[in-house]
Amino acid sequence: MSSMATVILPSPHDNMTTAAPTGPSSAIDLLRRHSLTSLVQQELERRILAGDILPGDKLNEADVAAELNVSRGPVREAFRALEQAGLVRTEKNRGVFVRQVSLEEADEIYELRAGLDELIGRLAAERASDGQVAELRALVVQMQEAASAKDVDAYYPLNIRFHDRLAQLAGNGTLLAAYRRLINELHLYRRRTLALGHDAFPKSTRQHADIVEAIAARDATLAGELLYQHAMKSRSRLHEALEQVDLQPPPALVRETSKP
Amino acid sequence: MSSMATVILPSPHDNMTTAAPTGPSSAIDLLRRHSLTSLVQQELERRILAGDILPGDKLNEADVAAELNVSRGPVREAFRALEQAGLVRTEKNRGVFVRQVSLEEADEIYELRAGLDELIGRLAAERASDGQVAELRALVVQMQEAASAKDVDAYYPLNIRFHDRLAQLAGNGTLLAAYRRLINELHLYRRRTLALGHDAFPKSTRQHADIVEAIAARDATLAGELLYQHAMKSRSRLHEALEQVDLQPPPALVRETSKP
DNA sequence: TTGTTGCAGATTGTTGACAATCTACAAACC
DNA sequence: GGTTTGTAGATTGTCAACAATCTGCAACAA
Repeated sequence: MSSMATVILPSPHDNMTTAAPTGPSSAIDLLRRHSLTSLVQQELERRILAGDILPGDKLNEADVAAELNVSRGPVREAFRALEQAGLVRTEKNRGVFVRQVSLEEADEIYELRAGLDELIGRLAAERASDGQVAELRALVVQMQEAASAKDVDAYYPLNIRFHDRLAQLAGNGTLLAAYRRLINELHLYRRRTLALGHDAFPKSTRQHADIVEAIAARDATLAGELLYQHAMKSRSRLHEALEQVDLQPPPALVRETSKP
Repeated sequence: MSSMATVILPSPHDNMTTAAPTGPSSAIDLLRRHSLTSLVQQELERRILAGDILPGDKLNEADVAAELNVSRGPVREAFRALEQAGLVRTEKNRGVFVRQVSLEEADEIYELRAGLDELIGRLAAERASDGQVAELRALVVQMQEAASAKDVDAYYPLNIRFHDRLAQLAGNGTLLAAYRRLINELHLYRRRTLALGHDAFPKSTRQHADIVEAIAARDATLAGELLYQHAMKSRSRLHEALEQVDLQPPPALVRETSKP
């Protein structure tokens, strides 16, 4: 867990001082809402999604506790929440491992995500304001610029932002939470493929623009259909990328993992 | 928490003896997979979904631990998992409460569920075998008999079974898990309305038969549309039921709850 | 009578200790 | 040389104790 040696979780007192700009009631609120458990959970989730901890990696509770300067209890509690959130997997008496999402599972996730994306498109077409549509258009322009410049590091965050914003504009918090959960889970799969190269860079961002225009036109059926197809295309591209690298074992995945 | 005084969680040793029918490897398997934490979680989840513990009820960790004959640690861990599963809500320093799903949240859940139901219908039409379609037909017949007999206690479990089976036949485990989570959450809302009477009994089960026939005909679009409409009708019926009782406070909900 | 303060008890959050289990390695045996 | 057994150390699961926080009630002041 050498990757855990470089980041230190702020203590609750640190949070109190840095949260002060908006007044004492915010600091009180923060302390009211955050236990060590929730802070540990947030930090571990951040690291997992950032790729600082990789799928298959073992999370040693004593090490985590020592590094974050808490006792093992809150770490264990955080593990249970992360497990229920689908980010880690517990093997009794052996430890907790960052969850590995298999190809079959990723298939399912993509399929479900496409279904959610369809609903998102339909609802966003009905509910997004004109200002919000303009916001989407601006994001598409940024993505086009990043794609033209072949700027991978800029493109992917923009893509994530675009889709998350869309999900927000559907105006259904439960849908947004479900969608985000799927995206998090896909990170556990995509991290493996991204480590293998940048084969999934899109040829064009025309689809994004078409989606936004369907929403602007309040055409719910078209918006939903376009988003569904868009999500299914993402899935196909990942399959193709995996087929190309299946013939050589990935050298980056030799860390300690649980048995398959 | 008087409702918790009547049921005792079997100890791990008890499970070992009752799990013996299929041989020692099942007992070993069970011990390998179950910690006190997971057993406590399962038991609490069972009680919540069964309505033995009601939305808004406070779960006292010392009481739970005493009744289930474990220490507070595993109970706390189970609470964290249940919280992440959306079944309880934690207020720091005040305790854990069974989650109450508001009308607004229920609206969202129903809307999302309708979207999932549509996807389920489409996938089931593509993937269900002829034998599985026959199984659905049999369930519909049973539901029709219960409806004719006005047998509420028989009808609702059949209805739940029918829809869960449909979700299974979609052939996507991630979709099934997401669907079940929504159903569990709706229990937190429906328990309140069911306590107010049986106003939501369906007038007819013709919709279920139509859905199954669309699946039998492999008409994915129709099956999806019928299931979507079916789910949206469920939502409308619950709204109507709530409007009828809004004028009188429910006498059953005077137990200790958290402040709103 | 109303509002404020103090305090006891209950409860939650965290910690450290102990027991149980697993893993890796060395020694013994075939 | 290959297999089995035993053991030490690491790690996980649970428990009990302590500290912190909250709640309800009584006493006091205005």
